[in-house]
Amino acid sequence: MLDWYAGHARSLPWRVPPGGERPAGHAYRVWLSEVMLQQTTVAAVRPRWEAWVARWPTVEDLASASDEEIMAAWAGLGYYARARNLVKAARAVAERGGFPQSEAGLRELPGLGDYTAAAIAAIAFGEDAVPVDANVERVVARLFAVDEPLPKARKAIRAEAATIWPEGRAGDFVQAAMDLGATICTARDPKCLLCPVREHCEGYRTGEPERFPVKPPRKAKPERRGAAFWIERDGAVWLVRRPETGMMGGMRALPDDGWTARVDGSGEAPLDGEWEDAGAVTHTFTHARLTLAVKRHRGEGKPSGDGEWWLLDRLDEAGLPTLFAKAADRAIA
DNA sequence: AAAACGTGGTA
DNA sequence: TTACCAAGTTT
Repeated sequence: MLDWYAGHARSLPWRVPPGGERPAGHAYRVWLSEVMLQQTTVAAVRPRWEAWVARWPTVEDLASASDEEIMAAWAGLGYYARARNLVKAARAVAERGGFPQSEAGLRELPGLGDYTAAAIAAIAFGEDAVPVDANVERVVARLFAVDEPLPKARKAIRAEAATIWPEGRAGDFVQAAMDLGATICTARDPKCLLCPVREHCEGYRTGEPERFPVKPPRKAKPERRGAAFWIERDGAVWLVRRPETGMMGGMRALPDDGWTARVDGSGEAPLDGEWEDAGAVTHTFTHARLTLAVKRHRGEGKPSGDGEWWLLDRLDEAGLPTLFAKAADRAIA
């Protein structure tokens, strides 16, 4: 694996080449990449990571930024709890004068679970940690032909992973396993003929490596309906901030009718008067599918409650989550 | 322990 | 179009 990695490592902006020296501030860059990459593809992360480190080159810079700026900068990346935790973690790190250097210390920071703490410990600090992400999980499940279905199999997979982890090379090894998982040992249509560890792979021997890891069937997504309200006056639109908890918590948004993933909206508008029908947008979340009607108001009156008039010329800077960016496009069209 | 939590890409 | 998948964490 390590030999293969030396010749096949992907070139990624947050990564030090195999065997390379770690520069000062590396932990910040690795941490940011790991958090952005949680349930998110490399293709989506790469440009956002570049822009982020250009704007906030160090963890201290990030700790000094406002919540509002940071949440807006995360817009479109999804799983917004990551951004809320990122702010808290950055401030905790700046306060204590640097990142904790151990897996256990890192695990205490908000937003760092078992995987991410282990990954940073291994990649940024050279600790002998065993980070098990979806790639490692898949590679190991195939190597050992683990028949037990997820998530029950996690314990066994973690234990098998530990048996093949090389001492002193955990950082390179986990990155090798992730590159192997991303390019060769892929979820669908694995390229076993190119695999450097094929001879050791029990899954390959079964003839059906793609069967591993065994996954349970998914549940159906509920269909939800709701409405969002576009209130426009003199080249500005009324935006609100969503509550800290729940979907898209802490993000700027259009006012809505109270829909959630569990319940349809009331249809009730935040303002009396004439509402135009601006059509609808559909959006699929992890756990629900939403059809959002967009209603437009260009009359008189100010909506009740907190909010702000946002200039339409600068709407792209508002940091709207994708759902509301779609709704805005619909309202403007 | 199961469910909540976004989004974009691919087949 | 539907279904699945992607460097998971929190409650």
